[in-house]
Amino acid sequence: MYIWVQLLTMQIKLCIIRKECPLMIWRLIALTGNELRQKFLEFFAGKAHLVLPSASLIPHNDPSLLLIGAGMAPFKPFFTGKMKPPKSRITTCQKCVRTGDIENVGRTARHHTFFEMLGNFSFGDYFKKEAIAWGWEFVTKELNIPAEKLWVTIHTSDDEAFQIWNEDIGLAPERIIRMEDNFWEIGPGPCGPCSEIYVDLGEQRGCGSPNCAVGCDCDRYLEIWNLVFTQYDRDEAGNYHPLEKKNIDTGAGLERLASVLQGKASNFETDLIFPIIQYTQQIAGVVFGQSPKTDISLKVIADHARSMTVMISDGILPSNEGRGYVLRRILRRAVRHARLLGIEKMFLAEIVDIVAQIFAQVYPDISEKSEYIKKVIQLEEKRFHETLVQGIDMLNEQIEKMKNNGLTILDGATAFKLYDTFGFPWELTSEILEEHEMSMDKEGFDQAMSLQRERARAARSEQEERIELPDLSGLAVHNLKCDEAVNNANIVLLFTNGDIVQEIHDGQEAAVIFDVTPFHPEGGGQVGDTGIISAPLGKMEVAATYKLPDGTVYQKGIVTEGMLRTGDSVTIALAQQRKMDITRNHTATHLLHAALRQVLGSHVNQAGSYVGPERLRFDFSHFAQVSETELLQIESIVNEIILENRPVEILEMTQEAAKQQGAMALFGEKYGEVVRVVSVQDYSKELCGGSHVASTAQIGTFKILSESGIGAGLRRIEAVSGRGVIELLHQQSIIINQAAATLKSRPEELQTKIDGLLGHNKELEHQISLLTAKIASAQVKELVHSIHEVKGVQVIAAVVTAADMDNLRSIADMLRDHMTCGVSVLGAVANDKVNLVAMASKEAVKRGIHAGNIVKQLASIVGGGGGGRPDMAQAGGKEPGKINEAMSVVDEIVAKQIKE
RNA sequence: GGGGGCGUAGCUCAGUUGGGAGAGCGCUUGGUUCGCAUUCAAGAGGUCAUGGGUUCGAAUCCCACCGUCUCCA
Repeated sequence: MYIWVQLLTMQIKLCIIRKECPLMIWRLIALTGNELRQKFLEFFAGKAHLVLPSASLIPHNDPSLLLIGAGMAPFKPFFTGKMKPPKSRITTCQKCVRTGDIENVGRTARHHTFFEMLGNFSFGDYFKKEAIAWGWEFVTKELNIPAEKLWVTIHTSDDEAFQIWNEDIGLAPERIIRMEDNFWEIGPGPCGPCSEIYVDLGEQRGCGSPNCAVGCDCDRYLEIWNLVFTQYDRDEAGNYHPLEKKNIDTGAGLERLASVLQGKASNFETDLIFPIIQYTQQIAGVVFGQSPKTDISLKVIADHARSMTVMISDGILPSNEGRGYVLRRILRRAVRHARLLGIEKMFLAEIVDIVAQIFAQVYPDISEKSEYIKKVIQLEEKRFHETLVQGIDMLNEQIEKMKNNGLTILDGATAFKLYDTFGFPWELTSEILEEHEMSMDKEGFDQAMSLQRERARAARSEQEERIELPDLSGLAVHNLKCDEAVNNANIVLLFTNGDIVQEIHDGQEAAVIFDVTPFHPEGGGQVGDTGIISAPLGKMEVAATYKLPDGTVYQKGIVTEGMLRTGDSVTIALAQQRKMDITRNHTATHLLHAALRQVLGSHVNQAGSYVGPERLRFDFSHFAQVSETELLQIESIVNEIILENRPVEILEMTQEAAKQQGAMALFGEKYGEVVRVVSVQDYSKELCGGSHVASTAQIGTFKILSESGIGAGLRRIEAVSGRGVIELLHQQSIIINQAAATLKSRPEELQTKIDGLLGHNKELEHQISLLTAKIASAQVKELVHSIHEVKGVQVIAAVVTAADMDNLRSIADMLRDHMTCGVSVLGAVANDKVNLVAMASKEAVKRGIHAGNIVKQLASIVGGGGGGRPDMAQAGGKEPGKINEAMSVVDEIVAKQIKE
């Protein structure tokens, strides 16, 4: 209680100092952002909701989403009713990133690229009645916002919601506003009407218009609560089908609620964001609230600092595509606004500490990874600086050109190219042009931009599709088990092309779900198991094994014999050797991961992996090439651990316990209370659901195949273990032995032998070039005698011996040097083709000789074509037999060319 | 997912309708000069990213692919 009072007085003081709106009388407690979040989750936990931690910003198993942008996004499969959630009531505070309105960030009180969404969800459990009642209870009782300040909206058609608000809650009808656009849907999928709670912040915050009411664009009425009643499933054709199990999806923006409770004019001034602004204004030497222009920049930086920090902590790296690009754009915008504030030095990285502090309670991993996050930001800041320098150079070039041509407006296409192709911010283009008293054709620029958008949209609309999965809600998922030891099972379900079937036949591709399965599904980079299923009446070859979002494992394959039926009792033969290879590679991957951190540093984080039977691939964050020595070191550490035969232990424990033990959790780890921890004694500890050997010696041995870069700050190592290494050794020794045999030497002498051969080869080449030069000059000596004059121009036309064009050219060159005003035309036969060269001295060109025209005519005789400059030309032909005929007409052609 | 730019010597890059692969810096050797900075000459170094195609002939034109930068979604 004492704390509340203290907070309250602090709040009042702050208000007085900042000369803000006086504390509204109805606000009895000012909660911090952290307290508000906590209160919300506890409230719904009290209503039997399962509290889950925020999912990673990277969508799990959902390729249609770039980033999580709503509280319900991680639960999409549960909303269709096709998958069972861990509990039918869930509540979360979800990290969200949205960039659709990025241009508005900083200009309004509540646009953000990053925000936290409070939500309570019902999957076929409670519906409108409870959702509305609880929302109202939380807002009015827990937050103590007086009912008379609240307004509510519902969808035009939603009489049910009206009745609940009016009769159950007791809200006056004039406070319940029906709105056409209170309907929530995104493409095909679950959707439905929604109902929102608005708070009236008072007249002084309004626009002053007599028509000002809920829904007005001004700041007076603020939406703080959105209840979505997902009761329909929209199909691709646009038809709405009532859902058998109706759902509730609530969204309440944490920052908004905080701004109301803390009596702030905007979300930016709440304790969730304001510390960043305070820090930045200090660095920039400006004061918040002094000018709209610097305020915008301060807000943009504060917002973007939060998004980039959280995004990077969730494992996203700046790149030129996908979510990496979203991050890059946010980061670069922040840099630009820092410059607008006059901050020249690299400062964004330092801001991470402030953000980490704000989120220390909820997302402690940000503090843990702060060094890594800073490094990523620094690198990107530097990279951006380079594109800016490059862009400025190009723009200056353009300006120079425009000055020379007396132009003052940079055309839209060029401005757009500067932006589109070279990433130069168009605002900067404008500013620099202004310094030269020039401007930019913004209209043309916008036009080019919308064309670009159009293209992308058109390409996108063609590819959207829904995953073809049957309705599995009838399945008792929790009864299905994975047990690697079994070899008998019963078929629970068969499906093909998204339809559940009772039997599948020879030649058919289908999927099988067992009551218990030894097949390990694809996941965590590990490929799924394969094998053969023998049913009483047929056989099926399993080509792949996958896992549904709820954990159910299914096998996909093709029926090779007879038929399989639901209910069949089958025997299963796993592809054992393959599975063992995968298992070795997987444990080896963990050893590699630990060795990488040991040798390169703790900034190494897994960014993805592939574990197959024949090799393994490990992607990780690191900022430089891994050197040869480092690779050797890593490799020998891994092999050392293998030789020490350390036991590998797999334990299931709570997430808390795993964290306490310091297990490395991968990015985007799934929620859930119980996790699987794989540890190699005293060496490595990771959360992992994959297959592992019992002790390291089973891996046999480990060998790195390659190390390469796969993007900014990302490296990839490919390696083999166990039989893969043996196979590799085998292959290599074959190669080496063959090479040695070919060179008639022993393997250890190969290098000296090759060096000797190369040296010898070089010597020979040298001799050849000497000889050809000799032959050439000998031919030249001979040919000089055949120089004759045509109308005062010296002419040589001859067939010589020359292995290639170069050779032929140098002979012609030498001949030309023997003439003051002359032309040499040479032909040679090489590789069954004719080569022709013509060269003319400067004097001869003056007299009208054109080497190009000479060879053109000659080439047509030998069945080819050619051309060149007046002083030098070459040609080729396919009929060697006619080479002499061609030479015989040279004099004639030359004679025609000479001007009298 | 869709557009655009770039990929040539160790580095930075030039290479004009397809017709002799270049410059600067760096490197090696030799000379010159000096207190040092120098400077001159010679030389080494290239699968013109890769693979196809068109052509008598491709760094150059066309197609595919890889890498990289960038914009849109």
